[in-house]
Amino acid sequence: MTTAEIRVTLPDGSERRLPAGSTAGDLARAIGPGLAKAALAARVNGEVRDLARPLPDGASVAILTDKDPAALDVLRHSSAHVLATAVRQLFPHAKIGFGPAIEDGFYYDFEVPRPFTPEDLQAIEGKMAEVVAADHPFVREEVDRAAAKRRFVDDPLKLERIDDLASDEVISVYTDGPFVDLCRGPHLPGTGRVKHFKLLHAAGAYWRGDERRQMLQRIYGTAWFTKDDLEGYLRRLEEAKKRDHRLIGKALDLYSIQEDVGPGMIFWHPRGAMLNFQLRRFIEDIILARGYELVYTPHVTREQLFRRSGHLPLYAENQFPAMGAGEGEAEDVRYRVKPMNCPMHILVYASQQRSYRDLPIRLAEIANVYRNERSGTLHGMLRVRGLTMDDAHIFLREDQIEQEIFELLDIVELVMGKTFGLDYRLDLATRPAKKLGDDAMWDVAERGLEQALKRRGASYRLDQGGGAFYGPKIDIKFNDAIGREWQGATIQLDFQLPERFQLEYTGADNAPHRPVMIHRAIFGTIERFVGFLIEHFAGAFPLWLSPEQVRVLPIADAQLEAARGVAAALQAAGLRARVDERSETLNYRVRDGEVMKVPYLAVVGQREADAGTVAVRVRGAGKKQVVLPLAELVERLTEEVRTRSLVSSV
RNA sequence: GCCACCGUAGCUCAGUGGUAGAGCUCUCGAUUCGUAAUCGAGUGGUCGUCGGUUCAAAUCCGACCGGUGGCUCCA
Repeated sequence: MTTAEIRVTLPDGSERRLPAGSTAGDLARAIGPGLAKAALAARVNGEVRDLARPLPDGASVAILTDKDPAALDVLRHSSAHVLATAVRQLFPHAKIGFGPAIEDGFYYDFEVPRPFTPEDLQAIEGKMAEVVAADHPFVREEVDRAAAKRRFVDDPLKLERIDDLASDEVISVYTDGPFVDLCRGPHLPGTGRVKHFKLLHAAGAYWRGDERRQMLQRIYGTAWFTKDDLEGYLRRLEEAKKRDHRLIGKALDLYSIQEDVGPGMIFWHPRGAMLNFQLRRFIEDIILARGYELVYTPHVTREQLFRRSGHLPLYAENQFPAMGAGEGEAEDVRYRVKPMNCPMHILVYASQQRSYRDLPIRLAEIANVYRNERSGTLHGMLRVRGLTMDDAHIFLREDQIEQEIFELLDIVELVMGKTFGLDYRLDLATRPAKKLGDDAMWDVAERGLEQALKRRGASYRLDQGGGAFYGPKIDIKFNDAIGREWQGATIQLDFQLPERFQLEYTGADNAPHRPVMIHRAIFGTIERFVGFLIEHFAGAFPLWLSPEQVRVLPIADAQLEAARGVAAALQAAGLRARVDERSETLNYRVRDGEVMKVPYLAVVGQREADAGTVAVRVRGAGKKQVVLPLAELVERLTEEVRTRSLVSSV
């Protein structure tokens, strides 16, 4: 039998015949010179591969150009190799780790005697340009294990990786000019295709992400197909910096962190405190209307409570150390600040006998808890040690799980989607390998979560094995305006704590039963949520949230009394308004109001004072003002607040 | 916690071995102004802390505290 020809199917469904042994690159050339020039890689039977690899007979093949998102990953991975090529030339003794493509860029890990300096990065970037100019082809070879080990005899990290490869795995190495790497690929045809890149920063990173292993030096970079894309990306990074809640938080006097008190502890200044207060009111109104009951519980407890809950051995690392026994107390009575509220709420549940008719019982508390987070993880308001959870624990029967989750998802949508207009994603995290409780229980729980998600028509990502050891959960993640992902709300089922605390309710059969418990937070924590909102709105909060809603500006002192009257009328309607009485020019005061992101500046000159109107300047709208009778302004703004509108009503 | 970098007035920053600076903020005075910074004057810092080197340290070295970017961990 001769196999002089192979047939492949193109994305448009057409078939092409090629000589046996033809590569994807050959196919591109056969189709046309334009495509041959633009071709970067190929998708063969769904898998992205090098152009230089021979095509199997009967394959469906798509030639990838820079228009294809998958090609970006190939570019970035190849950029990582270019980086390593350059580093090896400048630092011949650098041991190489991993160098993958990541979102928006790539990195490569090196083991070097001393960390890279900013000057090193510059030199490396220069050397990379030479590697690109040389346009070394990326050459793939498949080798056996022994050959691979010989190739990387001087690279212990690669040797370790080889040892971890499954016995049936194909081992491939890629060469570009002087550099050889153990790598699955795929790559661009040559280093010359890496044109628009920039090294961003260097940082330490544990080998294989394991903090017990040595720390490697990681270099991060970004790479794009066009100059515009690269510049656009760098511009976005700059924009992101301007939205940083730590900068805006300072500029708008929202909060501070004081070294005297300690890292990760938020001081809510009056303006920030108003955001906090409004969010509390908002969420409390919502949950009180949905059958929740508020509780308040102590911040400090005998240590034994967390021993019983099982937290202490596991969670001690994240708890502040115990406080000693008080005067006259037994030596062994030690106290802990609480890092979470669940055991407290459980004690409220357990304080009396419960009937199946009472369930679900929903105990909510917006509570401050303290967690001794590792110092390196702290980050503005987004990661703190003193945190305010909008916490609740729901005690319910197994048959109520689906409906309760359904209602929780409804609250999430009401808050995140309807009120703030946020895009968020749902992750369903299922049973991990190390788990407590029998499979039947997990089946019920996971099915309940899944059914609820389906019933809501919500799209969600399955995080197989990502659940907590005590139960599956739904995590709500959202992207901020600049694309970073955060975890906010979380809905966790728990079979463990009811067990440990021997919780019971009396069923219709007059026998004791064990309830299931749901831990849930909608904002997650007020700190993180406010930090996120600051960045999302870049400090320009919707009216209902704005710490200062209206600033009244008399044009001159002659209108001071009229301005005070306007402010008083607004205040009487429940709006947060004040008069800027400073003896500064109008320009100065307008600028200050804009800089402070006050939604409305109500200018009162003689014309307005005489007519009983105000000239309203809308935040961000520039000179374009709207003159309204005072009563109408009050009406519009109170309505804007009532509806929690995201757009101006003026 | 680990790696690197950073820490000067309330804020943003200049000052690299020889007597601590600017702008803004704040206070006072003048100005009373029609939509993004009016003019003048003044207050304000043992240069993160402690120790070391030096005739001399904001500047060089060390430790600690705090911050930034990553890693690990996580709401």
